[in-house]
Amino acid sequence: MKQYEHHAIEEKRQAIWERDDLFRVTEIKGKKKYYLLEMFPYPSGKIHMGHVRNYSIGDVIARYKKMRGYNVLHPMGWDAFGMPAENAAMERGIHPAKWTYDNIDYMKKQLKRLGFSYDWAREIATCDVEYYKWEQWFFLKMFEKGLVYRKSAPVNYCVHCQTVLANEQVVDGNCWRCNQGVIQKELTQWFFAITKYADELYEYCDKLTGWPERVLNMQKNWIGKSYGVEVDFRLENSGILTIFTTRPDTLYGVTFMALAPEHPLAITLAEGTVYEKKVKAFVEKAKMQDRSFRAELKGNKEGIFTGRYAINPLNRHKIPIYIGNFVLMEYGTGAIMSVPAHDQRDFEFAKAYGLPIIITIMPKDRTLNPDTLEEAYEGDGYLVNSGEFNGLNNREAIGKIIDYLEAKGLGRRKINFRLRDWGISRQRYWGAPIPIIYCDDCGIVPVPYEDLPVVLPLDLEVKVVGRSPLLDCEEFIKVKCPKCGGPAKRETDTMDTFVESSWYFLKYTCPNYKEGPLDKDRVDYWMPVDQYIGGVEHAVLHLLYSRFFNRVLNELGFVDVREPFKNLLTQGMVIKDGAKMSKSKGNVVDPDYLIEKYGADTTRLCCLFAAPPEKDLDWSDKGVEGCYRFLQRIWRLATEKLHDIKHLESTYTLVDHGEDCRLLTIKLHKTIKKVTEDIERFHLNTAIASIMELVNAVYKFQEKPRTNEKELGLLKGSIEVILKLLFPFVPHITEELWEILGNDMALLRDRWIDYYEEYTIEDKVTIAVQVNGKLRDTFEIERDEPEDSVKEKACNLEKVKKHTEGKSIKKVIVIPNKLVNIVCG
RNA sequence: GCCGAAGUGGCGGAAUUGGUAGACGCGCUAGAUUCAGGAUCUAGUAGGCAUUACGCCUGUGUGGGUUCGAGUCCCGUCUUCGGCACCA
Repeated sequence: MKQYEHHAIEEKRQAIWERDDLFRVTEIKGKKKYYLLEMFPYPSGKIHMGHVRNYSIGDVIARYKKMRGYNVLHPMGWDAFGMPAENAAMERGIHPAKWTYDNIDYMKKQLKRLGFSYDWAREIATCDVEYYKWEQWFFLKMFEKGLVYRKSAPVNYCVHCQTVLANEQVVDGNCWRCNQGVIQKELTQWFFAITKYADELYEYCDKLTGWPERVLNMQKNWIGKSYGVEVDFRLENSGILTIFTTRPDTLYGVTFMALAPEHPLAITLAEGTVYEKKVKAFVEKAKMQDRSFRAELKGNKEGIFTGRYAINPLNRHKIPIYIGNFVLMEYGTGAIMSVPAHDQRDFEFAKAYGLPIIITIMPKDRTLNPDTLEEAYEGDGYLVNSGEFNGLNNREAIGKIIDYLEAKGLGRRKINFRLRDWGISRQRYWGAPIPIIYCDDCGIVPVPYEDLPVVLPLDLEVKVVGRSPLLDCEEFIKVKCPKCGGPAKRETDTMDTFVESSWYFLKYTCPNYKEGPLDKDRVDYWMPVDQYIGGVEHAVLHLLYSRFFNRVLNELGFVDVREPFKNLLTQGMVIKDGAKMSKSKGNVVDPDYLIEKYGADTTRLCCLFAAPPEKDLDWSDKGVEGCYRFLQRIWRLATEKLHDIKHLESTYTLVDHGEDCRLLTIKLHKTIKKVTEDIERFHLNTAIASIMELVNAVYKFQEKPRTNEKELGLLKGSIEVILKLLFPFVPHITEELWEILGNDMALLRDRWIDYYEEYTIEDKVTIAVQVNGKLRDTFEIERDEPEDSVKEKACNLEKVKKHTEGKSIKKVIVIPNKLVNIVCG
């Protein structure tokens, strides 16, 4: 008997798939479609186990859905612009383009060796000018619509990467890519107006029922919607100071105001007072501190009195105005009212600066004393010291006070978001050029559509660390102003690579379309993505940007759906020895090594069996051995009795030919049912486990010497069922064995196997018998035996009697075909 | 601090609606086969007490509760992980 030779088999099957162009997919009107998408990789060199896991999960679903009769779009491409290409260029003297395309070649080979069913005819590389020119086109459209704008603002800047980062790309004050410190820098940058969609992006979270709660929570958290009111405080002399608060119920307890150092009034207020000099110095100092530094100050807030006062609109109290380094200019109005009695942060500031504390909310169960208060009371209660609102429950008071303010013209309802606009300028070379020209006379001039693409010159050398060679490329920079024809300069910043990944899923539907950015018919045939699979690390990055971008393209008329991803599965990380795989920790498992030693099928199987997809997978070398053993077991099972069964007709329904045939038939149908249901709900590990159980049962069945053709036909049928069920997981070995058994390949690939409900029901069932909830015995009955006789049988069991002896039976609970519980005492 | 997820054998993990906890795999133990190793096959494997047989007790982080019955539902609590964090 031939051994299981994974190398030969996998090469052979892959060659056949390629020859027959098996994964090619076209739009077939009237056929139900299924768009399965896995997050495309950055071509960093080699694929890692995280990719293998992600794409193995995807391939199971893709192949399964195809077998269920769907027209399945399953594409793959490359997120090909980005920093590492420049770093590699610097380190090794290779051009970023060459480095990138070499990596793509290598990684594509790896993905093919793993046998994933991608339609490679739809492959996209985002650094391809045919791709990014349409991105530039979208940029221009967005510019026209006012969704792109340029402003000078304090931005996150990674000194190491020498570029600006979006808020989403700063993780714990560090750069998401190099993990080094991020500073604040005032720069003029391009922004996408994602905040225009903040409310919709937030509210639609509740409609994304196919997304994990976790991701939706993270997005909601990030967008940060809060309901409140803007209140106008008249300044003592003249002018108005507007603040935002979510707690108007504490308005009577305001004892000071605080402005952000960047607030326009910060310096002007103090002018002419004795505090002027000190205030100026304070503001200067605070402006120097970057965001992360200020965040660390927490319990150590600093502020300074401006010498001016505002008037509380409700009780006319004179309120001193401070400048506080803890007040954020970007949120609300950059100014706050402070209520030390009911806000811990205000409380600490008041204590430090000797400011009064006024209680306005009294809890029901105790009395607060402002002189002995040790921390702010942030709970609920009834209003005191609050004029006509005294006695009201504070939650009710919120609405009443807002109504009052609005009626008197002192304030208005307001919703604020924490989300900021998306800064997309990157001072880098390896990215899509921003299609903008600066003219001394005409100002900012968008590149005319007919002049697109703005091609990234490839004949440049990355010489100096962190300096984009575009800055030194005269041919690129020097340009005639499209408006006046005079001398002008090109924008040298490129776009954030997250812009590319915000619409690649649309381009997959029509990658070769040339007449415009997207072919709407094909986009609408495939969209939305039915199932998206990827890592949770993109929860507030790519997944938020894409939702924004898809909305913009929806409004531009390129796609009918508003939300791009209907269902989302976030797979867990692959870890080893308790840590994420990384070179520095030396716990990396190389997919190439696994494919070489055990084969693609084993590698895939192992990723799918060791843990459910959404959980972290703890890699175990022993686990691979186990999976390899399992496949060898399948191989032996199918080939050992080959001569006895090959010529026979197979069956998987043999219920009237002896007990063990009947039992095996039932096992077969139960397993088909279980595997089908498990794949549908992504319990891939338990799907595999139940196939393993079936394999064990078939082994037992074939151990007995058999000559009867019906029985051998059932053996053959059982093996075929196993191959069918396993095909989406391990396509190579199953196809090979299918062929060895002499079958038509289409029968394996083209249709999933159906089970018969009547064969999933066993006619004998085991009843568990409990006494007072404790299991005492089990016994077998015919399915659906009358309750009374089951009850009687249960009560008369020896082991049961032992526990009921001398006690009175109070109640007997019967759960049909399952359990009897005898309650006695 | 706020939001969220998760705690089950030596390990990875099972247990759709409350109904026999520990499926499947790894590891381990014993036996068969083998010159030996490996591979394969068979049996066993939650812990404890018994081992004369049948057993008996305890067990899903922890303390309560609901229920005939709780890993599953409710309340409290501890731990771990993830996200946000001076957001007014």
